[in-house]
Amino acid sequence: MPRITLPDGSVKEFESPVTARQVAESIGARLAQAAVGCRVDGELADLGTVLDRDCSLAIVTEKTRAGDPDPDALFLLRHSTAHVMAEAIQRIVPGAQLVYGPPLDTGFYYDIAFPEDRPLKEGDFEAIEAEMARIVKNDRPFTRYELPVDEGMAKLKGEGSKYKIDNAEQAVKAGSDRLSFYATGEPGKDWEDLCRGPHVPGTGRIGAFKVMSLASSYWHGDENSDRLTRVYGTAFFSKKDLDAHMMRIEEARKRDHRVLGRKLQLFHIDEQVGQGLILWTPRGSVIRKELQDWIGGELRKMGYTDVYCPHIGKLDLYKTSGHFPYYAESQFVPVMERDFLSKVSDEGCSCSDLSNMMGEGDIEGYLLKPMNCPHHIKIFDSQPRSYRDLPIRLSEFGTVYRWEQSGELNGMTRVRCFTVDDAHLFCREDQVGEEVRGCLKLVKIAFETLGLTDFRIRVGLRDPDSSKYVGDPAVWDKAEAACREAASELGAKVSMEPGEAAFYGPKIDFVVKDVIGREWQLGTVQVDYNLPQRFDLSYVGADNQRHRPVMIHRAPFGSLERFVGVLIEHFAGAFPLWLSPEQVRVLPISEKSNDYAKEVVAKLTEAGLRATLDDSDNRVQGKIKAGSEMKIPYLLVVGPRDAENRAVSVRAFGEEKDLGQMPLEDFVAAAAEEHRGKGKVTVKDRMPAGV
RNA sequence: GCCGCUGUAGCUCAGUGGUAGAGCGCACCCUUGGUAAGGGUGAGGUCGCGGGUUCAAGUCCCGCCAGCGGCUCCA
Repeated sequence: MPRITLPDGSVKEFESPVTARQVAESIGARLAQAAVGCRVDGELADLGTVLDRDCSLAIVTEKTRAGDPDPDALFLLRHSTAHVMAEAIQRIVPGAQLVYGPPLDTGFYYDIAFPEDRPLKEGDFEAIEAEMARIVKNDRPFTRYELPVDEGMAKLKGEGSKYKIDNAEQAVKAGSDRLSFYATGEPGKDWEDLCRGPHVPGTGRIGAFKVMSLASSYWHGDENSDRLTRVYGTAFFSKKDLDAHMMRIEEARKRDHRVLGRKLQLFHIDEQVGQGLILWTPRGSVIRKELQDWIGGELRKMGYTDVYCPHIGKLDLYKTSGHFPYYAESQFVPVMERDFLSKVSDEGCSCSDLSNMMGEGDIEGYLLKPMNCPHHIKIFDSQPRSYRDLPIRLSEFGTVYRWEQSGELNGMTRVRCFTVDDAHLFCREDQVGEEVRGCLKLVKIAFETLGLTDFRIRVGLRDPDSSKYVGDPAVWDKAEAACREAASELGAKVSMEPGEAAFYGPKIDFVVKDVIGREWQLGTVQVDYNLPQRFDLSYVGADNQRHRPVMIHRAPFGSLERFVGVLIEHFAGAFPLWLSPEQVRVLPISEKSNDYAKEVVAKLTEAGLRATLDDSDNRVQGKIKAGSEMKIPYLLVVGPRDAENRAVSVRAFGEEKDLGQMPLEDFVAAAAEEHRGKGKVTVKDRMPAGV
């Protein structure tokens, strides 16, 4: 006698076990028609699930009752489409062995092992999609059946699929006492797959799908294991939704900082200079310099002092800090002294000997610095320190070098040389809380000024069961409490993540969501008990005893390269006035107005604005098009009508129409104010009424 | 680093065994104009690099370099 509670709280009682589909039918034919699955006690399940005891049931349809697309419905759809794609691929490439095919937020993939002599190519997509379309058109039902473990294993062994056997073994290990299979159609007759489900009722529900791309993966993510081909696809209930998805991808591509970086001439990567090495062009450098000057000003207010350090240091320094040879693989190969090289070569040292010595850290030379902290520590340690001197806050836009794997490099966001807006704070234990709070405040100001208001905070705490952490547990407790408290004071989403601390101390990471919803880890604040110990740092306390200072590493932007890369995408290249490489471009209507236009440019430049003149022989329309494509905040059209009134006709980026005429002096004042105030008040706010 | 794809003019791309192309950009000329491209002419390429096959290679094969999509990694 199952009693079934529906989402509205009503209860339906049945004489005997029923399927979710039957319940849906009892509610209404249209609901049953629209149903793609259900949630039984909150758990996503097939529509054909038999309900034989009391439970809560929600019927899943394409859209939630509020009218939004239901993520569960898409999950079912994509999981099902993965089966259809796998069937199509196996038909086209006999011998292809299926591994694992889960749904994703934006689609799904299927990892497949292809025969060596028949890899999958992008050219196969058309045939796969055609085959998929056929399967969808047949509207075959997804039919679940279960077997006891031994029978199911016997079946899989008979089919000889080592990957599916492995999946089944994992399921058993996780506690399953039965194995479930899904036939796309009739079991024993149609294509089927070991799968825990659930699925939509039939292939006919798949409204629109697309095979997207190929990638490679490893079995179990292990690079020493089998190499698999990952086939990505996506599916939606309607063609319209798929089209919208493709549009979004296209939009994201237009925002891509690598595409915009070229188009807007912000940075350049040159083959001959090297992979992952960013050349900041004049335009990009404006953005970087504005950011540096601004954050530098904030730091001065907060009691930081600037330091400058070389880009290299002796290997011994990094042996003390622990970076070498432990992280040797992610560093550039050390720079060796001539004398050292000739000495070891005289001793008969071979290349492989040298390589081994390097692995052991047993060589002499210099390292391109992978981090700034050791240099800053040496500055701290260059003179005796009293407790009265603390905290000492040393800041530097410090350039570091890391040997990222070539496949990891990506535009400005993953590079081999980058500049950290770094600082190291040396303080007493009792000052940690306040210093951390100060760092967080700075990060918050930075993000909010740039409109990166959607961010969350991850507080990495130590794993209480692990012994890998340095320092006194009681001190850790205090530092963790300080981080936790400071983070929660910020009023953003905070998550505590035990086990995510660095081995040397707890850390706070800022994860920013950009305007298209992608998350980026940018700013970070880390408490460090390790390096002060390794370098035996001390200060003299009020008790005239030596005490160990605590270090805080912090970088609100992270790296300038990554930060600017993210900003390019965040603003889609349309930077706010104060960051714009070219803030105002003056467009004379014809040559006759060139003189006045030059005067306008001069006035703007005098006011500290970055202004240029477009005196090409294009017509105004052409100049506007060109200026708009460069995403310049203000285009000033000037013709005889403006010259006569000593005025300018203002066109702001993103506005469909021009804002109208404004006296030149007023525009200069308003733009200068917008620049200084970082956009708090804009020129538009100062336009005469009626705009 | 691994797998797959790609590499042709400054940019975006067409050309798949037989004399290197287009659009945009650039230069010059005409046009002197009022809010997202007026018209014309022209310059510009060892087809990523190195080998090979062929009477003939941008095109086919091999190696390398770089970019892209992933995987793995990220102090």
